[in-house]
Amino acid sequence: MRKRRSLAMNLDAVAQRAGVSTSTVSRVLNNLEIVKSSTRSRVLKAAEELNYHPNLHARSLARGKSRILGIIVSNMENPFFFDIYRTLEADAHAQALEVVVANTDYRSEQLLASVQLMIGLRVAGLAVIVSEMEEHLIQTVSGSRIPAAFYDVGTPQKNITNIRVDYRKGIKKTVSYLNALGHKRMAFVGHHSTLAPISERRKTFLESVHRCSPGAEPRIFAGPDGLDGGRQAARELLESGFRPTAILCVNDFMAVGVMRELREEGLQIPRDVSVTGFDNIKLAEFCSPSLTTVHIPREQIGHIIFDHVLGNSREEREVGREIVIDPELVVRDSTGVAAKN
Amino acid sequence: MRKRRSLAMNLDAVAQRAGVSTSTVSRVLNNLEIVKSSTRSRVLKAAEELNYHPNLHARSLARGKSRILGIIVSNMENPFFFDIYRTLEADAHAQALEVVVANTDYRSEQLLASVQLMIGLRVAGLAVIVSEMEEHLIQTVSGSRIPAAFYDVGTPQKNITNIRVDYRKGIKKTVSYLNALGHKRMAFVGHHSTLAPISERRKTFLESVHRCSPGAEPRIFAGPDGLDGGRQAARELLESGFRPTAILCVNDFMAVGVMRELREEGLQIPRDVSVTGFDNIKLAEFCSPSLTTVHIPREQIGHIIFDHVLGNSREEREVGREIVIDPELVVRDSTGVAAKN
DNA sequence: AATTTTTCTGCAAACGCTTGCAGCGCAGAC
DNA sequence: GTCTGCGCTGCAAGCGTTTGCAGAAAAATT
Repeated sequence: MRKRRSLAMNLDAVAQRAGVSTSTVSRVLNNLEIVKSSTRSRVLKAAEELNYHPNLHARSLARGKSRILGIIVSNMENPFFFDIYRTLEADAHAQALEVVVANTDYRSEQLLASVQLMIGLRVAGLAVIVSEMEEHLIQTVSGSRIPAAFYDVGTPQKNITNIRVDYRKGIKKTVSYLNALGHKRMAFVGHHSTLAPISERRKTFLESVHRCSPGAEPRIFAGPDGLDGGRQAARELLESGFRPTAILCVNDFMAVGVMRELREEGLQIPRDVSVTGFDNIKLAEFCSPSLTTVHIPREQIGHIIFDHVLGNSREEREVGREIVIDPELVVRDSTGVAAKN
Repeated sequence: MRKRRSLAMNLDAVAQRAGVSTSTVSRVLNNLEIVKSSTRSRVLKAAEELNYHPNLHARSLARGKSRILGIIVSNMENPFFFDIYRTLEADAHAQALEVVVANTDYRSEQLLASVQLMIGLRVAGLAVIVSEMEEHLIQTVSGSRIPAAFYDVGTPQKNITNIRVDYRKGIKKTVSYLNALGHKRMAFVGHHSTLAPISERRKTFLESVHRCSPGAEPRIFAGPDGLDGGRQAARELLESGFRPTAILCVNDFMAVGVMRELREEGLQIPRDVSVTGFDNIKLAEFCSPSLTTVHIPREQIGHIIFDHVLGNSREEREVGREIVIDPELVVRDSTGVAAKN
C-alpha cells in the first residue's frame, strides 16, 4: 500500500484549494477563533465547493475520544425503552453529542456484541437499559473506564451509576388496590426475561398476594415482550382453565396484548376481569379501556442518566451512585370491583 | 504533543504482552488464517487478559471504510418506521454490519445533521426513510457516492435506489370501499409534514372523493404524527362542527389517537363513524375496534432496501433503480355502513 | 548438504485528522 | 534601524489500526 494518492475528499484537498495548510482548515472547521476572517471564508468556500465532510473516525482517533453517547436497550419497540431513548437523545443533541443505539432484543449474545461495539467506538458515555446482564459483562464495562449508567441491573462501581425503580412498591400498591376491590384470584403475566429467578416484579407479586389473601393461589404466565407476547400469555392463561378476576402485567405493552385476547374471548374489562400494566406508556391512555398502571417517570430517568454520565457540571456527573425511584399507581378504566362468581 | 506514551489499551500493548508485533495481533483479531496457531492462542490470551477492545475508529480509518449501515427515519416512535428499522438491523447483523440510526423528528435541520453524521461516519450504506427531503440534500448524498436507498422521496440517481409505495392505489381502494358502504361525508387526518404541497395521500384523497361523490365536501385536518396528534386532529375536526361518516387517517398510529378522541366524545365506531388507517402496523390489530387499514409490506421494503444497498450478490445490489410497491386494503372492525342521519 | 519452496512474522507507510510549538510578517517602541 | 510583541499560519508528530512487501524460519526437495 505505497503512495496511494487518495482521491477521497480530505482536509488536504480543501487546504490546497484554499491555498492554506491542513492545520488552518482544521481550525476553521472547529471554529477556533484564531483564524483571520478572510482566510476563514476562503476555507469555508473551498469546503463548500468540494462538498467536504470531515471523517469522524479520523477526528475521534486524533482527539482520542468520540463525542458519542451509547445507548443499549432491550426492546426499542416497547415504548418504555423508546421514551428513555428519546430523552437521552434530546439531551445529547443539546450538547452536540451524537447518539448510537443498540437493540439487544433480550438476547445475551446481542448484549455482548453491543457492549463491544460501544467500547470499540470509545463512546463518551454509556447508558444500559436492559433487563439482565451477566456479572462478567458488567465488569467489562467497568474496566473500560467509560462513564456509564445501568438501569435496574448490577451495583454501583467507580465509573458506573445505578438507577433502580422500586418495583416492590409499585407492585404492592397495585396488589393492595386490587385487594381493596375484592380481588382474590389474581394472575401475573410476565415476559420471558422476567422469569429469571431474580425477577423482582414477579417475586413481589407472589409475596404481596400471599400477604393480602393467604388462601389465594396466584398464577404466573409469560410470553415474549410485546403485543403478541401478551396475547399469547393470555391465551395460555385462559386455556389453563384458571379464571382470575384480575391480571397484573409486567408492563403496559404486554397488557394491551392481554386485553386484546380477553376481548376476543368475550370477556369484558373490567366487568369480568381487571387488568393492570406497568410503566404508564402513552398507549395506556389510548387503548380501550384505558389502562390502570404504575407510572415510571421515564423522562426523569433519562435526564438523570444523562446528567450522571455526561452532565457538564462537576457535581452532576458524580458517577458511581445508586438512585432509587418511586413509582405511582395510576388508576384508569381497566380495573373495577371483582366479579362475584 | 510530543511523545505522549499512550496508556490506553491498544494493539501495541497486546503485542508486547504476547511477544509479537502489532501486525500479528491485527491478523489474529481479524481471523486471518495465516497465523500459526500457537502464536494465535498466545495473542488471544494476551488480549483477553488485558481486556482489549479494538478501536473501531482507527480500524475504519485504516480500512478506508466502515462496516456500518446508516438509517435515517422521521419518527422511530411510529411503529411503521420501527418495523423497517428492525428488518434492516437484522439483515445488517446477519452480515456483521453495525447499525447507526438517526431520528429526525420531522425536523429538517435534524435531517441535515443526520445526513452529515452518516457521511462523516463513511457508512457503507444508507437508508433514508423520511417524508420530505430538499433537493439540495439529496444531491449531497448523491455526491457522497455512498450507496443509498430513499423511501418515498426524490428520484433515482447513480448511487441511489428509490422505493415508493403506490399511495394513490391504497387511498383509492379505501375511498371506493367506503363509498360502497354509502359514505359521502369524509374527512382526512394527516400529520403536519404531509401538508406539503406534494403530499400524495392527501391529494389522492381529494381526487378520489371528488370522483366517487361529486357533491361531497371532503375536509382535511392535521396534528403532529403520533397518538396525541391524532387525538388533537380529531378534536379539531369535532369542534369544527363537521360530522363525517368516515375518517381516513394518514397512518395507523394517528388513527388510534383519532379513535380515542371519538370514543371520548361518545361516538361509536363504526356505528357512528368509520375510521381507516394506513400501514397496517401491529397495533392496528390490537386496538379496539381493530382497524381497517392499508397494508404496506414493511419487512419486504426493509429487505429490498438492504439488498439494494449492501446485498452481496452483484445483481441484487443494483443501486439506481426505482421500485414501486402495491398496497392492499385490510378490512377489520373499524369500518361499517354509513350512518344514516 | 545445498537449494528451493512454503509458512509465518515484522517493518513501516498510510488512513485523515488535531494540536503543541516554532516561525513568519508586520506594527509599534526605542 | 533594531527590537519586541502580537496575530496568524504551517510543520510535523501522533492517534490505533491495516496491509504490501520483504525477510526469517521451517519444511520439502534434490
